[in-house]
Amino acid sequence: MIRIYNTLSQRKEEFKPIEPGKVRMYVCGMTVYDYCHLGHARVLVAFDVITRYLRHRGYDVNYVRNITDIDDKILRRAEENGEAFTDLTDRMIRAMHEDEARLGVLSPTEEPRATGYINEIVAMIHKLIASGHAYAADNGDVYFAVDSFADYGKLSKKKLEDLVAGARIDVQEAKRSPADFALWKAAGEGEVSWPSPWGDGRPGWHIECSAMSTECLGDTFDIHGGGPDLLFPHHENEIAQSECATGHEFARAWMHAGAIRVNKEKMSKSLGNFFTIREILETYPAEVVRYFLVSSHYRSQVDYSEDNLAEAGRTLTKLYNSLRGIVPAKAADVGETEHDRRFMEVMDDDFNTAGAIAVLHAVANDINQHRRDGRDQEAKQSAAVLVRLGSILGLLQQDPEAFFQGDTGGELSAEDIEKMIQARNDARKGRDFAEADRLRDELADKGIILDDSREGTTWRRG
RNA sequence: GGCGCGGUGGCAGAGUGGUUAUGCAGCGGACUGCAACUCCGUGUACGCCGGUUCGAUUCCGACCCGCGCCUCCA
Repeated sequence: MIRIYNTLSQRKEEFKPIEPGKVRMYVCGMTVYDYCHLGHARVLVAFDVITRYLRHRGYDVNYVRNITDIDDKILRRAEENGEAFTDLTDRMIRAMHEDEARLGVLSPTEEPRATGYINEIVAMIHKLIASGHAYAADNGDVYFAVDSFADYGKLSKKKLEDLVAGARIDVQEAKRSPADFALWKAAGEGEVSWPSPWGDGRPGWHIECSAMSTECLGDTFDIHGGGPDLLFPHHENEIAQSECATGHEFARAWMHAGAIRVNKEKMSKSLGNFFTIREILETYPAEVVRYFLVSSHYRSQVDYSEDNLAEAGRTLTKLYNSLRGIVPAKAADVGETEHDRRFMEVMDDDFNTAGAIAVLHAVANDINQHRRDGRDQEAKQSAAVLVRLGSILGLLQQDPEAFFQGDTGGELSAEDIEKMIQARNDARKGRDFAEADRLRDELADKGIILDDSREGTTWRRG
């Protein structure tokens, strides 16, 4: 039985899909006006693991993750760049797909784009106006009337009077209540727009997710996820729009990833301390970044720092060391082990990847013990288990040598290194250990670590 | 101010009403020409104060501290 923490109820609940055996999940994706940053990576990886695990548990998962390809930030950035907004969004979508692929994130089942759903958005707004939940204002905008929805605030636990009393929301003459939010924004002179019954304009941010999720997954679906800062107002507003438009419960379970901090400080656009995925991947191997993300629970806050990434690298190295030089048995030939069961037990509990990683280490320890004792068959079988469980977390799928030798550059080519290793081994044979150690030190200075074993010498970038 | 989350050993990070998380780092031993890798062994951990209990890090209450949302941000 899988249990999932639901933001709505603030507790873990037994997961029972609406349709047996099938999971319908919607996750708020990127607004494509810039490169993806580490916070995006967190959400991407978290829901990738969730999807992989649900599939491992036999569910047919329909994972929909949208792309917001029209919005104020996009228009502003395109304007600054002096390019068509579609050129900007096309480029950023390509970059996003590259980043995802490098992090080992599987593509979602569907990736709807806001601009592809204008008709559905307009239809939903129309419904909301007709049922008295929205109104067209004098300025050409259409707003959602927040006080028309009695449950407003049920996700974020906020009270409408507190929100209205707060001075931070945008008070606009055209709105009936300061907490009302735009469903449709009237276009200014020369701005990108689509026709609508309320004049030319573009969709508001929240409505697109309501329209796309309903269109792709139906009025009610199983899981809705996203980043921590979307909880309010974005997700709260989605609930209001969708439940008013369809008359049905929107999403059963709401899942939110934890925030990323950088050196103990919140990572945010306004603080300017955010790292893009591609920047980080210049310094750290992608799988190390993924391991770092997966090694703590998806809801916890994590701190990005050099020390933490370096530790992730050392730990992942340990796991790959256990697989080094082994050809794992065929997975199909290795039945479910105690480790598989333990892995599922912890993952069933709200996707406890930190606990799951402990299982990976237990398996690696088995492999190492088997190798020490010369039990090759057992070692190969355990290796198959490790690779199998790793795949559910999106880890340990590389050839170990590829992981160790990396593609993060270095001044020495693999050929140069092999030559020096050969020279060192010749020296060792001649018992010229001073020369052998000199060569090893020379390599070490260039970040190359040698490992001698009965089978020969291997190397890795440290 | 309103609402929410959290404080675990040197660090990272799970979890549990009574018995080992795990990893990194450290220390001791084995292996090694020496290392690296690996194995074995090793640490008075659960913010503070009360309460419930035979027993609480784990449940309840107060307190202290940190963090997040309420404003573009995943």
